[in-house]
Amino acid sequence: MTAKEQFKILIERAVEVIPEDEFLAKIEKSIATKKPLKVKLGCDPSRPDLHIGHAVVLHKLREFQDLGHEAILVVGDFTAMIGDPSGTNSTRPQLTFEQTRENGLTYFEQAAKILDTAKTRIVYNSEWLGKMSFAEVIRLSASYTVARILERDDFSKRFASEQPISVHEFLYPLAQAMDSVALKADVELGGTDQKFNLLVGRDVQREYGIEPQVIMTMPLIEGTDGERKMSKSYDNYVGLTQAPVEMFGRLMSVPDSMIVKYYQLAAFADSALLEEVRRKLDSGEINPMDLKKDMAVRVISLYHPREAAISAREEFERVFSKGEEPEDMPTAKYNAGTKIWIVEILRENGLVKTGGEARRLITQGAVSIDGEKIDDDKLEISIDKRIVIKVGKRRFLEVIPR
RNA sequence: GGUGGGGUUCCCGAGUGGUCAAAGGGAACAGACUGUAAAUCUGUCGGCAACGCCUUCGGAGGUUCAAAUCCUCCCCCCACCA
Repeated sequence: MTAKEQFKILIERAVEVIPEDEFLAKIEKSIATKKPLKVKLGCDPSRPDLHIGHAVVLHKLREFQDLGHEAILVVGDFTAMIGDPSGTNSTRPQLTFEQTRENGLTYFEQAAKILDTAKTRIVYNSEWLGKMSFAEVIRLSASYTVARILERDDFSKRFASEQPISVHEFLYPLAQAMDSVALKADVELGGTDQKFNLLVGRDVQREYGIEPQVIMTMPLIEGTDGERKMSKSYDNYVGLTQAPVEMFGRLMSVPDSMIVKYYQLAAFADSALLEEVRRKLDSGEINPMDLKKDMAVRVISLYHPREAAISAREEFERVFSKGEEPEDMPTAKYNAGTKIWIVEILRENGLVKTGGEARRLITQGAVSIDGEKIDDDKLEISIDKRIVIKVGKRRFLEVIPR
């Protein structure tokens, strides 16, 4: 494959490639010298749960791998041990060495759903950052100025609004840049929110006499609420390791306005398919819900077998659209003839956390037995045949006499 | 080093002696509605076989018939000045 062809594939979906001409040159050189490009991606071991937002970047990394380049996952264990300074949640716990290793592995396992693990190099940045002397840290900090660090959006905002910024936060981008120096990275990938940090890497590499890396930023995907960026703390994420049915439900709750974006960034649809989706949406010839179902099946198929994705769809339609019983539900067995208080049975089987919740739900008409709503929170049921108890729309329990 | 402001129920945030299981918002859960687990509207939202009882307002003591509210000590955050 020619350099131009590679270039074209690799810049697809990227928001920015800085600078593009250097990128092309690096690819050409790589082909000429038969030396793969070192492509770096940092991962945060304090947040080991990956979602389809992370997948956007990981998928790009996979594309590099498929073209024969070297993927390097940098686990930021050293930086995580200091604690993350970036803003909102300062109470983030510092990790122990063991935790960083464990989380790094968890991260890797999940990333394995996308990456070619046999070809992925995984490194921990404590390997080099932990060995730096104070003199070296001073040298590193001398390579950048306060004014330039303040260019970063969140810093400048916080500075302007007189919010505190600790000195070690200034060192953060520099530490990340040091990773690029240590690895002699050719390309660093990241979300658009990483642009500043990635650029610092270029500058610092140059300072250390290393050919500067090219940076590539990938779009951030909005969460299932369609508004905020996807994040576990907003509970608007679709996790890579979630069960297909769970993923399907979450993907169905995405607003219609996000359908095309999800096709592109979550399902990695090619441009022909994207065009088709746009056309169908614009012409109104198809119910957007059907497109969303199709999108959801495509996304789930990336992480589970296709059959699982399809049965997730069927399950969803059965349970939520038609209100029927799901295929699998938790089962409780009681001795035949047992009399038991309804609140007790709900609590014992984990359908509710407390008796108060059970009473509330019953009063609100959320509990039904074999499809019939009950309203008496003192109800005793005698177990003499199989019954199905339903709480709300999604909690089911099958009760069987023994 | 000095001065001032704080730590409240899952989160944010009111509350300065009884009327406080504690306003309001968010999240969550439920109901209605719908093409969806979207949006919207409504309700619930510490625990308990429950018109009552028990536990909660950074921690430990104390004052009082009565404390989230007052006092003492301690822990932790934050801002401003230097």
